[in-house]
Amino acid sequence: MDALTDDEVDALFRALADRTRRDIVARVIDAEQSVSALAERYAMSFAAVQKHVSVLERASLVAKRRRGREQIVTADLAAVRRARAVLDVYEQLWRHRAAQIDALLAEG
Amino acid sequence: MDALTDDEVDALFRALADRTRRDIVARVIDAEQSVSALAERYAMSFAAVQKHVSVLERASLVAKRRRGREQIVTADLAAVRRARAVLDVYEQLWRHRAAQIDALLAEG
DNA sequence: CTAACGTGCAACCAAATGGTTGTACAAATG
DNA sequence: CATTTGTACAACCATTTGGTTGCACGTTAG
Repeated sequence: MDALTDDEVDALFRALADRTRRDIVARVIDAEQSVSALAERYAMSFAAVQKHVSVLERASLVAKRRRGREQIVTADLAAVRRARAVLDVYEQLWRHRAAQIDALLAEG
Repeated sequence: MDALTDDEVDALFRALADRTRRDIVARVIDAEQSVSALAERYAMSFAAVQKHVSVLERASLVAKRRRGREQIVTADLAAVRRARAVLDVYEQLWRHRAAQIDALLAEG
């Protein structure tokens, strides 16, 4: 569980901060599919979807695998879990602070 | 647990997609503090930090409370948990797909 | 009262984002 | 072979983002 760099966390959350990209992630979790198959589902150009997939790829949320002339997009849930781990740190900080407050109250 | 709108999820993840804002969240979880106290910690203008706090506020990750001339920034962990819940949906989809594959294999 | 402090906000700027169209090329199809 | 399909990539554009400075205004301290 090597720590993520700030850049990697930036890329992760930025990739998740777009509804089209979140939808793409959901779709490829459900069933891996080509970029063009994905593009058919959205009211935007193929190139736009291609860019979204590229953003997801740089965030490691998806990977691409070539199959003939198609590029198959697959989900990588490890990145989702890394994002969750970042949020869990906040939860930990929260509990730590709560514990400190309790300690202070008990002491006083 | 009313469902979040796409806009709200967008705002949540976008707010988290910046290291300064993530650091601000961590700091105010540890101890609530004024905007100017926060601003002292960063190599940028007060106005810049003010804007970051504003982004976090619109994402409900923090709240501001006035104390005299100061504006005290406090963490709202509920938003962190909402973000986690979004990620959990992906995990659920993943398990659902895995279960489907298992069922297919068992059937065959 | 005067000065300093903390904030709010507007104007401005460079860079990134999310979209477009057009071109090029490799792979599959007829 | 010629055509269609799927992809890659560049150029371009409008909007958003992340920063700046400057100014106004209420609040606290001397």
